[in-house]
Amino acid sequence: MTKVTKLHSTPRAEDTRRKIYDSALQLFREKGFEQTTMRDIAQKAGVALGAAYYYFSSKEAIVLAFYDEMQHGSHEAVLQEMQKHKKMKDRVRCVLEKRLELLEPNRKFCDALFRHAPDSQDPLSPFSEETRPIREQAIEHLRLAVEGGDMKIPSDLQERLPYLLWLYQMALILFWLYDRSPHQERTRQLTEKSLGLIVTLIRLSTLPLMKPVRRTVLELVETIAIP
Amino acid sequence: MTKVTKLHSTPRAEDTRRKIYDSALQLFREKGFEQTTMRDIAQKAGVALGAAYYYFSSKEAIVLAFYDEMQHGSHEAVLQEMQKHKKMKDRVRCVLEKRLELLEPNRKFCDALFRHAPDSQDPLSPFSEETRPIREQAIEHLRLAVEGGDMKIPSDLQERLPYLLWLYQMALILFWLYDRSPHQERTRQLTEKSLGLIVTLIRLSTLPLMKPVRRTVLELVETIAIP
DNA sequence: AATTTATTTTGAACATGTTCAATATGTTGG
DNA sequence: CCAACATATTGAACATGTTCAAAATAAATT
Repeated sequence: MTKVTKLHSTPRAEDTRRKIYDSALQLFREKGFEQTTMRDIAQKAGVALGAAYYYFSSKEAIVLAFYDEMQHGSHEAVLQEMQKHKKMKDRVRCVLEKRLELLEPNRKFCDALFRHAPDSQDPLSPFSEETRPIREQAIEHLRLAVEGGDMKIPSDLQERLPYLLWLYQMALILFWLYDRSPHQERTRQLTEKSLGLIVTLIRLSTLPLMKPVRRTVLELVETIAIP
Repeated sequence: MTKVTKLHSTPRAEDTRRKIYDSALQLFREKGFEQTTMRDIAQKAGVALGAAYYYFSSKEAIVLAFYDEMQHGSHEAVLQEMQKHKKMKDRVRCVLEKRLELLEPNRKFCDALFRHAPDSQDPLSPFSEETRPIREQAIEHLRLAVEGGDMKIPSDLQERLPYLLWLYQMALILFWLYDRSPHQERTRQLTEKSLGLIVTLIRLSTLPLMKPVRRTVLELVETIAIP
């Protein structure tokens, strides 16, 4: 009879994992992802090199764990903050701002997350099967932002809009990552302007004139949707 | 008196460089970028490992050399093909199709080009200072496609449209890179649909109603433009 | 031709992500 | 408490991108 055993779930294991995870993030924040070696991490955590790989399948998996924790840890806070607003624009802005706010202290190593983005086969890609749960919760936030808002969304657009906004959020994060302007001022500019544009475009999309455009956009979204 | 010496420019050097370059591309095509080691490349080229680094500053630099060669090598062909068309849509399609056609046999390793895209400090990023010449020629192609076309472009948009189309092209290539559909059918779909959409949007942008939208878009483009 | 300088080539050495067999430590059923 | 199993830890070994000082070769100068 095989016993189902959860690995890494004993108190001691949990503790070791935490030590490794915390050491890693601290070093990543100080020196960046590339400049931090797995040996650095193990040493700081006071364990052998191999231990790091017992708990994390790779160096980048540590960053993914961070992203996962951030995504799930922010769930309540985002919902709460969002409730304060009625307008869809403000609600979406909430989601976007909260994300950047959480990423802020970790700006130095988050680029590692996008390193493998172009390969959807890579488990660490934001588009991969493995990162689906993270992605879906992020999309869920945006769905709530849209549905709880005051805006009338054409029904055929309603379904896919959250996914589109997620793509938009990813693009913003990417831009933010290498925004070299002081305090990432340009990202804030870009966010405001693009957010306004999106709202305007959705408004315009209700015009009869725009029917064919909306149809094309929707077909397009189906083409790029992740099954 | 210092003598200006061009490195790697003697016939022998040129020959060695070529051997390394050709071996590398062949291996990349067969096994992909990751699966090919610098030792493989050196061995196939019949030189020592160090020689590869004498001619290419890194493994990825070989891919960049390929991209550069492709970009410059295709210049005439693109211009010629483009002349056959009057409509802007067809002319832009020419540019897009030619690019994908040239990338096609090298699909297996081109993803390496985007690996470092998120870091504009990285010399190999498509947005870096180092890759500026390649980028600018690509943008130039799109400028010619637009200007030689039959379409009336609002003057304030004219200036930045080629850059926008270049961003669009980059996104398409990215999509194409991990399009797993047979013969990358979805990329072709996406290209047609999005191209149609772009043309429609430009048309619509001439409407007086769209004046404020166009202004926002242009401000937005200024924000994301590479200086 | 001999000497000096410039270029090209070499391969050993290094750094670092990763694997894995061995060992230690803890847990459990008898 | 003991054996047997499960879990956790170790560190040496490996693969591979990269560096670099030394050696080989070619070119230029005297």
